[in-house]
Formats: sequence, C-alpha cells, structure tokens
Amino acid sequence: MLNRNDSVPLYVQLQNMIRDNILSGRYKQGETIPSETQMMNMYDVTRTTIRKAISNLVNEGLLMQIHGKGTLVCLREMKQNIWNFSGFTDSIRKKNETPVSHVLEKQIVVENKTRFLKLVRLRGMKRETNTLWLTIDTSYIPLSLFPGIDRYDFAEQSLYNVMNRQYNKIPQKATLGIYPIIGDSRTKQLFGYEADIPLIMAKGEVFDEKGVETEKVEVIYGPNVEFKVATYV
Amino acid sequence: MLNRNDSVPLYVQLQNMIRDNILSGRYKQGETIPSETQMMNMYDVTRTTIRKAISNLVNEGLLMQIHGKGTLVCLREMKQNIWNFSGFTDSIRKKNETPVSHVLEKQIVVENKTRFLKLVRLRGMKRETNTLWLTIDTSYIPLSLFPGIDRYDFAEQSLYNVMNRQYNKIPQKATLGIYPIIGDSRTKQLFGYEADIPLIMAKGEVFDEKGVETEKVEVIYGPNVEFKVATYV
DNA sequence: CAGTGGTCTAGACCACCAC
DNA sequence: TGGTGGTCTAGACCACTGC
Repeated sequence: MLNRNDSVPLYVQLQNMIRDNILSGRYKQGETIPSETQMMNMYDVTRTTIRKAISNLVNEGLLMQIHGKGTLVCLREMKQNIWNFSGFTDSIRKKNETPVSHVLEKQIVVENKTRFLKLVRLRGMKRETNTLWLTIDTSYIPLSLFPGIDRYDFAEQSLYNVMNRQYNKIPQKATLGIYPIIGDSRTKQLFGYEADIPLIMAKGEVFDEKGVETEKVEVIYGPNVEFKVATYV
Repeated sequence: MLNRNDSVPLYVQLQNMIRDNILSGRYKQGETIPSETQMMNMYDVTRTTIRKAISNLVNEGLLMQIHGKGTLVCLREMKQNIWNFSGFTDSIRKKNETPVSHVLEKQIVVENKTRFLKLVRLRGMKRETNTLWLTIDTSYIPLSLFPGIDRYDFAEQSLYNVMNRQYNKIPQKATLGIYPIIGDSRTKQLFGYEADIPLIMAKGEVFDEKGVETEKVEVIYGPNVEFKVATYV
C-alpha cells in the first residue's frame, strides 16, 4: 500500500506498484489496467497523482492510453535496447542463457573531488564448451549515492540488482553517444579476435526515475553483438 | 498569445511558443527561462498547464529543471537523435542552417516482385564557403504505397514532406540495426577523407502511425556526425 | 529570508468509445 | 448513455537554492 510518510512521492510509489503488476504478469499484456477513477478509490489519491504515475509508465513504454477505451499494457517484447541499461543479466536470462561477468578492475577513484567506484567488467554468456564474450563495460558509480557499494562482488550479482534492492534506485533513462572505434590490443585479446575490424562503443550517463545521475558508463560491444535500436519520432 | 477557442490544447500552444523562443535564441542556452509563477501571469493559465508544457519540453531535451534555481535551456548540441527519421531537413533548419541534398541515384528497382523507388542521397548543410556533408542515405520506398513518388525531385523538397503532404503518411517509428563499418572508397570520396577510420551505419525499417512499413533505409554517418541516443529502460 | 520548482488536493467540463 | 481518458482551474504545503 501507499505510505504517505515515506519521502518517496506517492506517484513514484504508485508507479513502482503498477510496474510490478505489469512485469509480474498480474496486469496482462494487451489488457486494460484499472481505470483512473477505480485507482483513485483503490489508493485514495487524486486523479492527478494517478495520471502522473501512468504518464511516466507510458514514457517508459510499459503502458499506452487510448481515449475512451482505457489504459493498456504494452510490453514491447525485448526490443533489446542497449542491454547494459535494461540490465544485462536479466536480458541474457530471458534468452535462457547463463550470464557471465569477469571483474577486470574494481577500485575507488576520485574525479572533481567526488569519489566513484570504477568497475570494469568483461561480460558474456556461457556456452557448452566456451564462453561467448559480448561487452566490456566500464562504470563509474558515485559513492555518495551508493555508500559501501564497493563491498559487493559483481561477479556474483548484477550491479542493477544491488542498486535496486540495496539502495532502492532503479535506472530509468540513459543518454548515450554512440561511436565507432577500432579495438586496441587489449580489446582484441579480451574478445579473442585479431583483425582490425571496427566496433561500436556507447558512452553516456544513466539516470534514475528522479533524474539523478546514477552511473557513467562506457560499453564496448564485441564483434558478436548486434546492436538494435527502436526510435519513436 | 494563447487562444482558448483553438482546439489545440493550451499546454501544446504554450509548449510551441516556448520551443520557438528557445530555437530562435530569445531564451538563451544555459540561461533560465521565466519562472513558473511568472509564466502564470504572462499567459494567464494555472501552474498545472505551465508545468505540463515545460515537462514535455524537458522530455524533448530542450529544457532542464533544477529545484530551487529555475528552468534552464539545455540545447544539447547535436542530440539530434537519428535524424533521418525525425526528418533531416527540419532538424537542420532548426539549427538555422541550410540543408543540402544531392541525389546520387534514383531509379525503380524490383525486389520480391515488389517495385521500389531506390533513392540514394548525399546530405549535409551549407556553410559560407563549403558544404559539410553528413550522411549518405539509401532509401527503398514501395511504389504500391506511394504511387508516382518517383516524379518528385528530392533535391528540392524533403522526402518526408512529400510523404506527409502528398500521401498523408507520417513516419512514426523506426527499428534499426547499428553497425560499425570501414568506409569504402566511394564513401571516403563523398565525405572527403582518406584514412581508414570507422563509421556508423544504421540500417532498418521505418513505419507510419498504423505500423505500415513505409521505407527501408540505410544511412552512413560521416565522420562529422555525433550519434546520440536517449533510451528509457 | 524570498523565490524557485516538487508534490498533491478536489473539484470541473469536454471528447471519445462502446453499448 | 455511462465510462474512459484529456484538459484545466485554484488553491495548498513542502524542499531546495541563493543571498
């Protein structure tokens, strides 16, 4: 239920509850969720608050509103966005594959008087006989937002799981620059290729639902990755 | 001024006025725009309406709000998503630059028993002394959906303008694969560079608002283009 | 401290959809 | 016709920023 004494705004609490209902399947793909009026009664808040929550979920792409009909669940199937941001681990799991992470580097660095956890991971998925490496991720996580996050072992659990469960921050939006690069010798060695083929690198910032920057990232996508985007004009 | 009898909602009218003020430079990059309270008096609407307009512009990436300080203009340089799809011509015009298109190839081709107009264009913007070339676009447009579209001269008018005005079809969504490539000799010659630097290519399909595929495209982005994406998880 | 944006209430009227 | 979302009003209180 909603907690009015919580510092988390009602519409965010509501938003998370509705999102849970969608992702867990209680609100089913293609069907309508309770109407705004019904939710007003269910949660005892005004329509403005309901609409703010729904509006954010529409922006997230989970819901869709049709005038006169209702609010529909529209779980776009796996538009396999830029995975690092929708959670690498989950996206691999959904393909029924086993995700693997190697932590290459993990240390505290200082930049502009701010302390960050620098985390470099080689990530991929396990195959019968070998591992298919997919990305090299470099993350900078501000310790002020995630105190003590350097204690966790990210070979064992996913970064976003920890952020979500331990710190209650959910990555929501990312702005990225996309650049073509020629891999250097370390990159070639990690991915296991030799020719001078071009790769994709994405570099940018990740924000939570309040617009707070939670992470700076740089991802190099290996030669086995297909990079897909869906845009709405 | 705002027109209450217009069928266009007040917040949309407001939104357009503010956007104009930003793009025309009356509201300057990095500076604050009038506060919400001031705008309430300026336009004689409630704060809710102001906030709805601002909120949309924040989502567009033109504004940014900071609690306690104000609402700032943040014209991200060249955020210009995947321009080909939001309309190359318009996006260049909004920067107060002059768009230029060279038609390199225009012919009717048949594939899978379907007739397409194949259109290859070199696109860029005009500078004082020279032209800065930005992309090489290859489009395949089904003639069944756009009968007679091969008659138009796309050096003079934009493809999306013609689709919109003459055929009443508005491109809405695109699904793209993004690939790194090494430009071939023709590419190098067109963009005017020589080294073996990697470039970005985007390849995919464009759909109208009903989900009908209106175009297949392949865009090669030149070395002067920064490729930015914003994703919501 | 005054001014800003952030959240929320309790209404109102309208346009659209299905029956 | 009743229910849905779309727009808008006129307030309220709070948290953050800068002086």
